[in-house]
Amino acid sequence: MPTPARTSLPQIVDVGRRILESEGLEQLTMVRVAQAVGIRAPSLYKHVGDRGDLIRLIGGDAVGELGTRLARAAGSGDPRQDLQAMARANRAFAHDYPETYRLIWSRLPERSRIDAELNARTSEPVLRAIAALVGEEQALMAARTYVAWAQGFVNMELSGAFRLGGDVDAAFEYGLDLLTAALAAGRSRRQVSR
Amino acid sequence: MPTPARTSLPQIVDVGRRILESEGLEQLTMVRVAQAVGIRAPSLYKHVGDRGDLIRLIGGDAVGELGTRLARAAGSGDPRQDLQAMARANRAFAHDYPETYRLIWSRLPERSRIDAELNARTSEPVLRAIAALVGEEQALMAARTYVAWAQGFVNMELSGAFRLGGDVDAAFEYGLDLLTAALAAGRSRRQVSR
DNA sequence: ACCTGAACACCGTTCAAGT
DNA sequence: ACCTGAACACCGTTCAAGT
Repeated sequence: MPTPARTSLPQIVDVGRRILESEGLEQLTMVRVAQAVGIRAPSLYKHVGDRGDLIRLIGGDAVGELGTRLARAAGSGDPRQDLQAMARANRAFAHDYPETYRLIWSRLPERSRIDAELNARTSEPVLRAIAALVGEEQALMAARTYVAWAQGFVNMELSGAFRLGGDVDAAFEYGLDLLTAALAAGRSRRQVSR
Repeated sequence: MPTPARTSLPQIVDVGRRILESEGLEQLTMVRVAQAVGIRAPSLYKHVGDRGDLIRLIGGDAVGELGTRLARAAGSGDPRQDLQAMARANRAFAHDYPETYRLIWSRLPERSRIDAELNARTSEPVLRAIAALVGEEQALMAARTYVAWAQGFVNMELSGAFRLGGDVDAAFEYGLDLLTAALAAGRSRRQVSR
């Protein structure tokens, strides 16, 4: 006689992500998640392959939310403004969910197969805005430059690497201005040379 | 009657770093390190506070080596050339020791974090080259922009985030050119406006 | 001084047995 | 179908006892 499920995969992922954020990745144990969800650890394996699988699912959930935020930020029509809005949205997401953000960027390879499509969808608005700014041929290299900076800045910030004082917000805006201006200038230069 | 030590802290750190690189952070267990060094796990605690302490020591060792490489790369006297050489040296270090590089930049529990003093010493050659390029007042913000990109690019590369094809080496050089040119141009603009 | 085995408190995971 | 307790193989860490 089948017993009704006391939980569900979405609930497990949701609760797991909450534990990750409030207690850290180390505390995201099978026992801890099971307890928070009202079952015993072995029962978790009816919903999830193993702990790595659960972590991957949480990462996918977060990437999806980040993608939604980025797409929503890119609403202006002006590629330069969109790029700045997306960089700020990315940083805001990292400030809202620091542990989750760190997970997204540190566990990418294990997740890649399953989330390849999701990841492509997430990076799509960035690529489109970049392409509008620098042209199709340079778009990929330019996007990698922009994303590397945006992710690297926030990663350093979360890692506590900015220890020499100074205004971190100002440094972010400084870098953002520098990059978007340089990318836009690269476009102009190329157009002039034609 | 005292028994002679069968190992030493430097050897433990060295062997530990080798295990980290060849087998990954998860496999860097006290049992594994003890075995590789010829003692039992409990004896490790005569040399090291705990596992977090060992990880911090390994990270410090790596940061020291990275700092040496960066300082050695900045030998030309031309700040722009020095900055490019340091970015390439940073990337080369990451390719030589990917696991160790990730450890350096991932936030760790407080006790595992790299010594602040050591970190400042490592970033000193970068700050000096940047200051020569953009002036003292902008140096810190400019350095944060440059380092965020350099670290972020390599981090994405190591995480397998560059999945849309294209030439990653070319993207690195593209970003490096864009950034150094933009930083140098910022200096010029400020000078002109005086 | 340093090293050891024994012991403890965990954790991920499997599995046969329950409903 | 899902849940459970028991069990196993680990791991970090402590500690009294060895040399």
